[in-house]
Amino acid sequence: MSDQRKRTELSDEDRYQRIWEIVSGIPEGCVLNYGEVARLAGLPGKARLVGRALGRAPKRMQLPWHRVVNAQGQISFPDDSSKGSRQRDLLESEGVEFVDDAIDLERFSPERAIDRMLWGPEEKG
DNA sequence: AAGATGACTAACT
DNA sequence: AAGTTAGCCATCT
Repeated sequence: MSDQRKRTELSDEDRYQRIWEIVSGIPEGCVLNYGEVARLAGLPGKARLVGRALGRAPKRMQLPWHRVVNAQGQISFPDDSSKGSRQRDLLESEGVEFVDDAIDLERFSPERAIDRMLWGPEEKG
């Protein structure tokens, strides 16, 4: 790896750091998908890295890891796994609704958080 | 050390 | 609608 690339490229730790920052900023009752987190972290196309970063996050960070789901609005753990059910419980306890095991990503996006705050959890905007 | 593996996704059939 | 493919890339075998 040349010095030139090293100057412009982020280190692995930098990338995790950025991802953690984005995830920590997801408001309660909202979800983002892996790809979106990657984009917001300035790492477009690196959705897989987001999952990895979440797994590596130090526990004391208390990252709201459960607010990240896949692009289909579904939890990316097996339904019968303890992690999967924990994630779902956490989300439902903050008001996120599942229909057929999937979340309406648009409806529960941070963008819409202000709408829910003002007008309640209505289906239509 | 090469190949497999994932908390992924978009674009194809 | 459900599989497959290709891109992704740090880690694990």
